[in-house]
Amino acid sequence: MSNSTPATIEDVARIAEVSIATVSRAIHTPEKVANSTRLKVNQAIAITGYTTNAMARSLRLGRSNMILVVAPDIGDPNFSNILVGLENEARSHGYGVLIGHTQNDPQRGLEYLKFLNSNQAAGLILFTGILPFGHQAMTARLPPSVGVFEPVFNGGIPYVGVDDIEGARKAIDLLIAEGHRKIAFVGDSRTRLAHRRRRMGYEAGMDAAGIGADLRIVLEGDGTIESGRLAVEQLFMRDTLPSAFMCVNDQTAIGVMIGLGARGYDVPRDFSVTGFDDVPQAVFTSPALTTIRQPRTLIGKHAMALLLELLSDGQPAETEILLRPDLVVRNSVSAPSRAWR
Amino acid sequence: MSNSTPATIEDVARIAEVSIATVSRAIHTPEKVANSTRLKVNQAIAITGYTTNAMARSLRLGRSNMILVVAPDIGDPNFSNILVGLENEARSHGYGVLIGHTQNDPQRGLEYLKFLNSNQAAGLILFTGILPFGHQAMTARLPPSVGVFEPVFNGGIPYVGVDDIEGARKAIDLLIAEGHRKIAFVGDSRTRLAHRRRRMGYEAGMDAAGIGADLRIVLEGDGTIESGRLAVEQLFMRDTLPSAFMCVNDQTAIGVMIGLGARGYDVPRDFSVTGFDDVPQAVFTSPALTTIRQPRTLIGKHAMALLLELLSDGQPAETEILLRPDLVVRNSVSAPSRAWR
DNA sequence: ACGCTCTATGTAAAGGTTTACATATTTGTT
DNA sequence: AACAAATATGTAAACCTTTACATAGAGCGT
Repeated sequence: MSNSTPATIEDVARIAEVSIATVSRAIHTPEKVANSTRLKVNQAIAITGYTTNAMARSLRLGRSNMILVVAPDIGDPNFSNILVGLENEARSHGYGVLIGHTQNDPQRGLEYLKFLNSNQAAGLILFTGILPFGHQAMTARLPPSVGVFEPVFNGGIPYVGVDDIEGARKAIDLLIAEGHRKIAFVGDSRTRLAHRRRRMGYEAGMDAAGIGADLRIVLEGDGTIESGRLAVEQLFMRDTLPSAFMCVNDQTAIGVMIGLGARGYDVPRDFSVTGFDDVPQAVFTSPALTTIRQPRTLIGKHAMALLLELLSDGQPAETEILLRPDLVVRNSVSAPSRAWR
Repeated sequence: MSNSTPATIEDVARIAEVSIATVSRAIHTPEKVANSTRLKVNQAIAITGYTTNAMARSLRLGRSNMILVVAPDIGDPNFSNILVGLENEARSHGYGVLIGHTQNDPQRGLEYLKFLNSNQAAGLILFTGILPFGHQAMTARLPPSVGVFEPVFNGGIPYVGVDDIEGARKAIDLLIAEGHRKIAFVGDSRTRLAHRRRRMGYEAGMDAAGIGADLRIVLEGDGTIESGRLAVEQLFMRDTLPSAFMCVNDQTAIGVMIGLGARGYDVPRDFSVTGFDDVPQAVFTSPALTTIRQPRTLIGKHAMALLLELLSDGQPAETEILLRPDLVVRNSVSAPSRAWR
């Protein structure tokens, strides 16, 4: 039972008194096997504790049962819930999930490319909008792939994301509805589509409310807590303060609140702040952050479903799936302070 | 070059005008191949873009080049840095890392057991102290394994962790040095050795300072932010307040600070708080949390090194590696307020 | 010039699986 | 009752690699 060497299909065949072909069929295409035989095989499998040797199977089939997920940083608070969605969907279709993270290091990216080339993954889920593999990727044979959050640069790869423009609209509309007019947007200057789209949502909302360029302030950070804090400092230097900050993501918003707190201001009494993403900490900031929720588990589920479709059909049903982000109202937004009214 | 089907060792052999055996040797044992031949082979490899088919190699060798890492929750802020250490070490020895998370679901654990049984991983890194596989694991053939943070229940598996007792001592000693006497320990009642050891450190520190049982308060939570908040509430109910809270981990400490803040108290003026782990957020709480740092990347590095040793030697050099945790002083600790002096 | 050792290379088997094809058995049709 | 068709099973090849063993050639001491 707990032998030193694992049972093979031959062991099962011997005990069930059939050929190995029949065992294989009993497992994968049971309808092609007589009931009585299937029973014998199942018993033999139970006795031996047989599990298919995945290496041999993948070798024979020419493809593995693993999906590679590459993210720039798996510590990203956005990541883990998406992964849950990805994994559940994959597992329920007999696939396993392999996680890689590049830390934005091209060298690491290359290692994953080699990994893919050695046929160890049947498909690829890419978190970065940019293929992390440098230009080699252009010529390389990539397996069926799906992007998460944004399209992959060389096109042809479908992706699943969130409607960032709509999400940003929900944030800006809330601020405007509360009575804010002079609203700063603290952005992320890295070239990610999601960030640009959030900015577009901001502009569109301001447009719709008829708020002119003179009341708009746009600051570019890099999406970190520190860059949020810095944005606030800049504004105090320039002495052109808005009554509200709409931030490109929660990290930035946290930084903004820290910066405001350090200067002795109270959120939301003195300034309102919104984030984007609804990372787990957003509940625990003080005040709790009003933000836009990404349906993370759902994103993962859809991305994997799309990939599995690709793996079986070869053709993507859709090339873009945008999910609806929701406004989560907590305590970082209120009407502007009297100074503004 | 970017053909539809990847190059095999035979393609290389044909172009280099040698046998496939020579190609294999040129790759894995170059010293056994004549210089001129090696050159030809390398050129052929460059031309074809050949990469070893990992499935075939693993099948032939009887072991894969992947290490499975199983954690209860990869979203745990402690996890990602350890993973960096694990990955770097593995990669530099030609191994890849596969990540699994069980979410404490026995069903998931079983899936990973099946995965291991199908020979898809050469080794196992286990984050939970308890084998997540239920009792089947007792009889199952597990590959060489290493635990992280604490020993695996059925013994015989070496592990890498941190000296929790020493770490806890550093926290409690700091509080005592600041002048605190009545110090509450907010623990985690789940049966993890690390938690028990932190409590032991607390008791040892109180003993060493000659502080009697009447000044000790021990509360059991479950390591979450919410349980920290609840602990504070309980204390206010009972009306037996300490001047400082030593928390079993950072999450709990954050909860304690939130609870204290909600009641209008200031940390560290009214109460001091310490955490354990130094999770990334600890810098951004207000006040920034004084805590005990786990050398996470190092833990990962050591754990993987130990596993690789196991894989080659078969014998563990050591069965327990405990790293030294460091005190990180930030702003959540000060001398007790006047009421206590 | 002979035989011995050493080095470089080739041949072929093995690893566990899936599946096309061949064969044997059963069922159904007339 | 005979034959065709359908069903069930077996045989053997293929997937790609590594490596034990065989072989051939070179170098060297006598």
